[in-house]
Amino acid sequence: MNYWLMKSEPDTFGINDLINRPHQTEHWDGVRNYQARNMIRDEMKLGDLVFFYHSNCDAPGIVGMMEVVKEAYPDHTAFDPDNKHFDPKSDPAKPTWMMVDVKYVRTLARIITLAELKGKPELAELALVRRGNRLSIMPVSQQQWEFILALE
DNA sequence: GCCAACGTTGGC
DNA sequence: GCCAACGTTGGC
Repeated sequence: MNYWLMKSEPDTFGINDLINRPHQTEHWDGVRNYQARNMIRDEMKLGDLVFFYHSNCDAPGIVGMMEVVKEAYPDHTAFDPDNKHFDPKSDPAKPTWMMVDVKYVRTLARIITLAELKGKPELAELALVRRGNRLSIMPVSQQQWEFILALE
């Protein structure tokens, strides 16, 4: 089983929005970065656990946990001219962008903030805390996952 | 709101 | 294939 971290802006789609979806499940659309796409397409598997990270907000940090409940399939928002993430170059016959479905697992007892994570030597290799990192989806090792949860 | 860092685009 | 310009991300 693999572990992941995915970012979302709470003003757009926060963890409470996921809770309020039918079956507490939603497709994770809008990823338009090839490196992130490759991870979605090739590596995210049913049952993988994912940290829900709130970005671009007052207190950026990990707020909860979710589970992959459907593996990669075409991100239909890329074909919708009215969608913010429309990509005119993506051919529906050969989709460029993929997404998975995720289901809410639980909210953490507290927000584990980016500021806190940055100070931990155990997390020095975590992409999130590395300089200039902008990936919206990144792998988390089992050791990193357990270390972070122990901070809760 | 600022701006550093990064990915993508497109001229050449 | 190089690289400058541009747009976006996202912390602060």
